[in-house]
Formats: sequence, structure tokens, C-alpha cells
Amino acid sequence: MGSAERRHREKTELREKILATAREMFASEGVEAVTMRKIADRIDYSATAIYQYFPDKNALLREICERDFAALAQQSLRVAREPDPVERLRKIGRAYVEFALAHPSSYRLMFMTPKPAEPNLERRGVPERDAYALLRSVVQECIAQGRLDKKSWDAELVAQTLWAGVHGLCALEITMACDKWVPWRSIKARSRHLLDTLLHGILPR
Amino acid sequence: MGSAERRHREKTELREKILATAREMFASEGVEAVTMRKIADRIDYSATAIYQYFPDKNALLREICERDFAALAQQSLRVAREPDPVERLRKIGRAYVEFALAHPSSYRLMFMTPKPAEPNLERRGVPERDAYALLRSVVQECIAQGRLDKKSWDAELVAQTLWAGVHGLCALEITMACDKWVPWRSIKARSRHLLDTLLHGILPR
DNA sequence: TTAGTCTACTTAACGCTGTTACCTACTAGA
DNA sequence: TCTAGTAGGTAACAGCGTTAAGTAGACTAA
Repeated sequence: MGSAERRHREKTELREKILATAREMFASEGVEAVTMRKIADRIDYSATAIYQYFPDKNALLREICERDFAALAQQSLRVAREPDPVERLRKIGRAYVEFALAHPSSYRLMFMTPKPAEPNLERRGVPERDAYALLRSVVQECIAQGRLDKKSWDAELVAQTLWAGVHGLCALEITMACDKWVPWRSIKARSRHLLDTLLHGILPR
Repeated sequence: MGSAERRHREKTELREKILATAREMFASEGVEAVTMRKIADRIDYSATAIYQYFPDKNALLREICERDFAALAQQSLRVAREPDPVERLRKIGRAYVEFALAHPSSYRLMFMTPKPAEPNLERRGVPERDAYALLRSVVQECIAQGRLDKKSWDAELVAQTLWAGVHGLCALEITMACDKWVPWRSIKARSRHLLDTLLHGILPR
């Protein structure tokens, strides 16, 4: 029967439409301003219809989040062709900042919101879906080439330091950019100086 | 008349009790789990009574936040007696991380939540109430003593880089510590390596 | 063709949230 | 003792995520 197949296709199409609409609304209106009812209104369904495709709002958020993780990993992979591993670190850092600033709502969801439930671990270690694993492997390459200072011979630790640095830059920008309290230098200048400082900081004295 | 005076004192006492109760509940149950009704229940008043002391929930949050800013600045000042300005940077950084980890709910409110309204600028530049101003002044001192690399001769920029670094460390720890995705090194090790890296990074080559 | 089943969807409702309008009871001053 | 002001409480509103119950239409089987 082709009808069962068609129905199945229609189901996944609606599911994708919900995901796409939700993502778009999160990006334009902010995550907490988007309600199940508003998402439903936008696609001309009732709010409860969404519950046939996602058990609850968190599950919907989590799936969007999961895809964003993959997108970030892809973007990181794209710049990882740089031959020099130290320079590769810089490019990965830049790509990370660009991703965060281009998709602040996604970034909030991915790294600035306590995970409602345990995230799936399927992407763990897979470079196509795990930007952190890629970062660590590049740090490992730097260490293997003897490019780093002795205090930075733990790839995991160095990866976490570099991540903390760029995360801080992005998170402050997303949360506090409008804050008149601090006379912010341009995000471009801050990004460059932070990456210079971090990379210089792990190189030998 | 002493009665008017007494009533005034009682008002401020209840106001303080609301603030103290709310802060305590935020710390123990998390910010978003605390509702006006629950705060009111705890102090045996009705939820609407709070509105006689704070125009809305955000105002209550903002006032708690404002006091936390002062507490952070005080804690930073306390370690700022170190004579060597570069070492002073390290101690201020450590104090910052300690504050964030000791009061994660406060930290969330202060630096990880978009400000609902413009924050007051009264504390701006006052070292007792503005930890950032203190940080910048110490960086300035490092520069004046010729201790920093030429690329780090902009005190504002360097302060923002250092802040980004430690903020990233704290924010990731608060948000992602339970995340099994990353094999985290201990927060102690990460804190030390990050500060080493940042400080080494701004020193001359 | 018709009866029955399955399912995608809607409507109504629950308990919760922050917030407001309204009312009550008490207190201070004349 | 009367009046004004006010601190606090009760009830309610709109909106939230979510669930229970009902409906309409398509597919299945006789």
C-alpha cells in the first residue's frame, strides 16, 4: 500500500515543519518568549497537536539543540584543513565565535542553559558531530609535534581551557553586549586578543 | 512621634526579610523554581504583599543581584593587597572563580541572565562595588610597570579578555558540570591552567 | 456497500505562573 | 470619636505547559 507510506511521509514532514518553525521563532523572538501555542498558531495547528510529535517542550528543544551541535561541528570541520595545528586551533576558535554570534539563540540553548535531561551521547567523539572532540584532537596534534609548553601536555585540560576562553567571550557578548556598564571593545578586537592570548599562553616560554 | 519611626523600621525589616528569603530560596532551589507565592508562603504573607515592597519580580531579582555585585567587589578587594600586580591579577581571578562556585545562583543572575532592564550605573567605577573597575586598574598598573606584552597595552581590552576567560570557566562549570558528554578535568586544575595560560599569554614573549 | 477500527487532530480543562483590582481591618491624628 | 491613610488579604485575569476526552475522516474487512 502506498497510502501508509504517504501518511508516514506526511508525518515526518509536519514534524520537520514544527522543528523549523520553532527554531525560527527561537532565533527571532528568544527562547523563553516562544510558547507551544504560538508555535502551533504559526503552522495552523492546535497546541496539543505538537504533543503527537514531541513528548514535551523540552524534547522539542533538545532535538533542535542536537542539530545545532552537528552544525557547529560541521562548521569547525570546514576550517580544520589548515596544516599547522596551532593555526588550526586559532581558526577553530574563530569559527566557534562566528557560530555563536550568528546563532545566539542556538548558542544559548546549547551551552548556556542547564540541560533538562541527560543529552544523548551518540555524537560523543564523532568529529562530524562533536566539535569538542575535534578541538581535543587538534590539541593532541600540537602536543605530539612538541609545539606546546610542558604545563599544557594534557590535551583534555588544554581543550577545556581553550573552550572556556572562547565560551566566556561568546557568553558575555550574548548576555551583556547591551549592558552599558562595561565600555566594551569591539567583539572583533576582543576575539582576536583572546585567541592571541590563549595560544601564546600555551606555547613554550 | 516614635510610632511613625517604628512603622518605617518594620517596613524595612519586612523588606529585608523578603530579600533574604528570596536569596536563600534562589540559592537552594534555583532561580526559576522560586515563585512569588512560595516566597510569600515562607514568610507567612500573601504573594501580593510582596508587591508593596517591590514593583515586580524582576525588581526583586535586580536588587538581590545588585547586592551580589557589591559582595563580589568586596571579595576581590580583599585579595588585592598582593604587591605584585601580575600576581594580583591571578589572585583576583581565583577569588572570582571561588565566588562563582560558592554562589552559582547569584552568578547566574549576575552574568548569565539577560538583564530585564537597564542596571543602575551607580556602582560604575567605584572599586568597592565594581569588580571590573578593580580588574582594569590592576591591568593598568601592570602596563604602567611595563610588565605586559605590547599587544596587551590596552587595559580595557586586556581586562575584557581576562574576564572572558574566567567567566567561561565558571559559566561552563555552572551549566555543564553534570554533563557526561565531556570528561571534565577537576575545576581546580582547569582554573589553575586557565589562569596560568591567560597570564602567560599577556606577558612579553 | 457498510460496519468497525484506527488515528490525527481539536476542545476543554487542570494546576501553575506573575500580576492587578478590590476589599478589609487597623492605626494615627484631629 | 470620627476620618484618612495604608498594610495586607482575597479573588480574579491572562497566559503557560500539559492532559483527558471527544470528533471527524480515512482505511480495513465482511
